[in-house]
Amino acid sequence: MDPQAGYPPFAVTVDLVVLTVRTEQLSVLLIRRGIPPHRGAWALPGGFVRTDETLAGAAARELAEETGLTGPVGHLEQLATYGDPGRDPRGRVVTVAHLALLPDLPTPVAGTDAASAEWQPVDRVRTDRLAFDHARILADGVERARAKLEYTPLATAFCPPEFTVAQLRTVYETVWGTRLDPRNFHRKVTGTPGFVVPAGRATEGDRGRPAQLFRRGPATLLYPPMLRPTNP
Amino acid sequence: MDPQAGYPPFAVTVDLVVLTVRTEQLSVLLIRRGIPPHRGAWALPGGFVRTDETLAGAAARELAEETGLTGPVGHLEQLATYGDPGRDPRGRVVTVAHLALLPDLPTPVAGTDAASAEWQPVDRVRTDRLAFDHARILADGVERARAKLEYTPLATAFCPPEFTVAQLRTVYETVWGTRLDPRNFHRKVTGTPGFVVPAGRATEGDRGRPAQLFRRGPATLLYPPMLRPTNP
DNA sequence: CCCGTTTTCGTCTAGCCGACGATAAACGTC
DNA sequence: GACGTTTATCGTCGGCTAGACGAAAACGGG
Repeated sequence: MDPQAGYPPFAVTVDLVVLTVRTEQLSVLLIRRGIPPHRGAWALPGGFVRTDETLAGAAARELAEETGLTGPVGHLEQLATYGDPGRDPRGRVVTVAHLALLPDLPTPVAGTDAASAEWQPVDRVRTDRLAFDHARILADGVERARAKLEYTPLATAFCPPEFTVAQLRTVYETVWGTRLDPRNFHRKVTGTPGFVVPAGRATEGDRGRPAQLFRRGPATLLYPPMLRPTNP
Repeated sequence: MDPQAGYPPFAVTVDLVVLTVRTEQLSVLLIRRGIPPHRGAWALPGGFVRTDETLAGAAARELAEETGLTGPVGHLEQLATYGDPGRDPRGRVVTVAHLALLPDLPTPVAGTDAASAEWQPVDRVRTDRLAFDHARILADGVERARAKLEYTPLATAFCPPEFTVAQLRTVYETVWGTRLDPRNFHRKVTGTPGFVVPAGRATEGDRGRPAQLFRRGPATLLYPPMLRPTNP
């Protein structure tokens, strides 16, 4: 793809909106940039796509580099692509943003880059100080996650392999910022076919009645959907 | 963005899935390629993104070139990005696919390119003969359109500025491939706040009782959504 | 053993959805 | 102009679901 052929050359990157639920807050993984441009500013993790790599492969590689995750844990999907001229002072850079949903990992975020990385609650991020157009990408990712909880079983991606209904409810409450009735939530979750399947075991040692453990079910779409409460 | 800097060079294109409802069928705009690669094969309209052009701008420009449309008619949104190595024999090409929904235009498709263009019903497209990975892009676009009719007022994008409830129902029936009860549909559409607003006038000259004309309402999301009937 | 906590199961009611009857308002034909 | 046809619009009815909430079950701690 020679520029002389009349096709303007672009650089292509992947950026990641990595979300998790920890300490009762929806949080995003941010890194502090160690090199220009925007040196010292917070930014979404990401990097350039290599020559013989798929976009999803590049996103998975970046995710593994930033979190140390190897296996197929959590969820990763393409979010949207951003390519306004001038969004990167280095030249014409198009970024394919991806959205990752992960359980609360005990693994500390060990960035292989020299830059430091940390979880920040999404409603406390200084969006006006994020590098590039990452504030918009973050907003789009959070909105996508909120919407997808309604009609897909993706809330389970925020949970460990085995989880209780209460843990799942906490995910919904945290991501949506609302309170849900435990009894109605329990009925909906266990009544939606394919959402969760019983693991057979139960919790022990916690306060209150032990809770049944579940695993993610085979469903890919929820019928009926989990609707967030309307405002009035 | 010099390749010597370590950033592999890409070409970036936009491809369009242009859908309309005509002759009771959901149809897509396809062009016959006049130049290699895939010369003579059917393909989605598209082209290279220029150096100082946004992605949405490039998509709008291509749409205007292929359909002759100038003003803000119909709907245009980003669909997804496809960039597998090897998807284009010319080199590493990443394409940002867009989805366009248009009313049935009396305007004949006057391609400014030398290639011929025509509307083809989506369920009669020979997907195995589509150029590049356009079969998958087309499938993704159709599925996105079908899903978005449920919870957004985007069905109005398939209609002229003023339309009847029956025309809107035909859109749903055509895109989903189902039959809907005219009475229940009428109740849902007129009962969903912001979906449609009366235009004050009515049709005349058609068979049967004249129908009230409506315009697209201000709503951007439908509460409650229009659910497609479940299979049983 | 009593109590607080949490899970899980039922109950009740308002509202929505699908099925369908009934009425309104045009047209074409005779 | 009466009449059948066609289409739009309004109502009604029964089942289902969601939200509000009571109650029982199953733990740990004093």
